[in-house]
Amino acid sequence: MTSALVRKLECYLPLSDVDRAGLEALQFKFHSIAAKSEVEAILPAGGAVHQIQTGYACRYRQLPDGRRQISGLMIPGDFIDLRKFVVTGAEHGVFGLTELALMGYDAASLLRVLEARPRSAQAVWRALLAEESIAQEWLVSLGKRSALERVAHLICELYVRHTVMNEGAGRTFTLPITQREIGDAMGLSTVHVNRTLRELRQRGLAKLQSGQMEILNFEKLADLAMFSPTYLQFRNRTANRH
Amino acid sequence: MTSALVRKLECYLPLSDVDRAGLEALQFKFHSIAAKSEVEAILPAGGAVHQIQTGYACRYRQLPDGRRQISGLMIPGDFIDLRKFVVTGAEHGVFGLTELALMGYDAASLLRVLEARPRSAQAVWRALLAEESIAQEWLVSLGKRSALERVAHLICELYVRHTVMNEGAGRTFTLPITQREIGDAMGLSTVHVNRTLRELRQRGLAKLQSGQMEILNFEKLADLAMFSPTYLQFRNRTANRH
DNA sequence: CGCGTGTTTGAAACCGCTCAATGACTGTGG
DNA sequence: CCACAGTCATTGAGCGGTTTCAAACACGCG
Repeated sequence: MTSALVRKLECYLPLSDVDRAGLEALQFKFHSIAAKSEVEAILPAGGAVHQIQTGYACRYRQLPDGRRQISGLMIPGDFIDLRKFVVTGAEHGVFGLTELALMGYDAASLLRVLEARPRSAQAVWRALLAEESIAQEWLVSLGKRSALERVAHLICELYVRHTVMNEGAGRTFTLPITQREIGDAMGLSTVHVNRTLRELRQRGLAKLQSGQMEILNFEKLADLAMFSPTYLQFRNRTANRH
Repeated sequence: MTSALVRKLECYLPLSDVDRAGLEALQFKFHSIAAKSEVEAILPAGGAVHQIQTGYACRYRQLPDGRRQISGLMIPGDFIDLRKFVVTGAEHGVFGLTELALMGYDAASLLRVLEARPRSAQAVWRALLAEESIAQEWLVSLGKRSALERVAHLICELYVRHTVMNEGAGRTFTLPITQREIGDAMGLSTVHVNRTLRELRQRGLAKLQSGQMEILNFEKLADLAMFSPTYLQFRNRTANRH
């Protein structure tokens, strides 16, 4: 059975057996973090890269007057602090949407592996780039897409990300997120998120119910959102075929 | 006289004489590009990193239905394709707002210098990180700031960036950008950008006239925008003291 | 049971958009 | 030199998408 680390990286770049072996030899520590809590405050500061085993988290920034902007959603398999591994430019916090089970890789050991295996290093770069690329796409959403398009686009994004990590698990996936959090991510009020989700449901496109997102018609949903999965940087485009 | 490359990188990290010498020994080619044109279409593809000597440009993404989202503004001294130097994940175009004079550094030669001088390499990372960090801040603006706050914040950002690159050239700086372009960047209609600029003028905060932005009251402007320059990653915080 | 959290819906207000028209400026061709 | 077209800035009027305020409802939990 391949490790979560290898599984994640191979979403971006196929690895050789030697690459895989190097990564799988890495030790890691488990961390368990209660739901709705500040992740950074609990984790040992620096020196490690953490990957989500189970649970959901978000990156966010808080304005001085209390407004909160969520700038990224992290699902199982994602790294939550890859950026800090590269440079120490914090600026944002990480918040657990659910209870989290994390795997923490020692940064120094990881670095050694990456220096020995350039292809593994490239895969990590890709993973980081994909994050930035998603943020870029959110920028487009917030700037140019309507509420309906924004939420539809977010659903498409998460659907593809789930599908790629889980190798196509059907048209329903776990999404334990409140409407308030969707609003904080997409720049909408909670109330309007509610109405928007209702509209998507009534149009027969997607349905969110008790933490489960059901895709009713991916083609129409992607069409409405002007969603094109290439920006996610996945090498494997199976998710592209709805 | 120090080269533009060194001057830019030293905004992020102080360099040693050896670092500087290595960078200044780099050859570069000049490129001149007409105003209002697609930069990528003209530049020799790949293999080079370009820095703006004079002129202004923007990074943007176009949606299939024609809507355009500007995701970054580049001013003299900035690199326009640093990201592509790291990974080939295009997705966005570069557009010259004015006529551009570019310096093109050969990517392979630059890479050699950076491998020999880790501190220079780190400065380049910082420059790239700063770009991402600005995009992140725009995400916050688009998601959570009002039109007035957004435009005010953009003005603060550009003011500080100008000040740092030009070592504090006073409270007026060149900003040859149309109101339509401000709108495409901040997710506002042209008409509303106009009204917003009028409001800022009437409040005695900032004034944009024939391509010159004049800061009338930086403190109040920054306060309105909830602007805090740390995200720009500059080591030199003189711009912080208004 | 009562409480807290999250969802749902209605009504009214508002911010920002669209449509439309005018004026200022610039470059172009006659 | 003037007429013309094109781009950009400016302003008014009206519409509409989204927000805010408010209240009810559903659900899980101690």
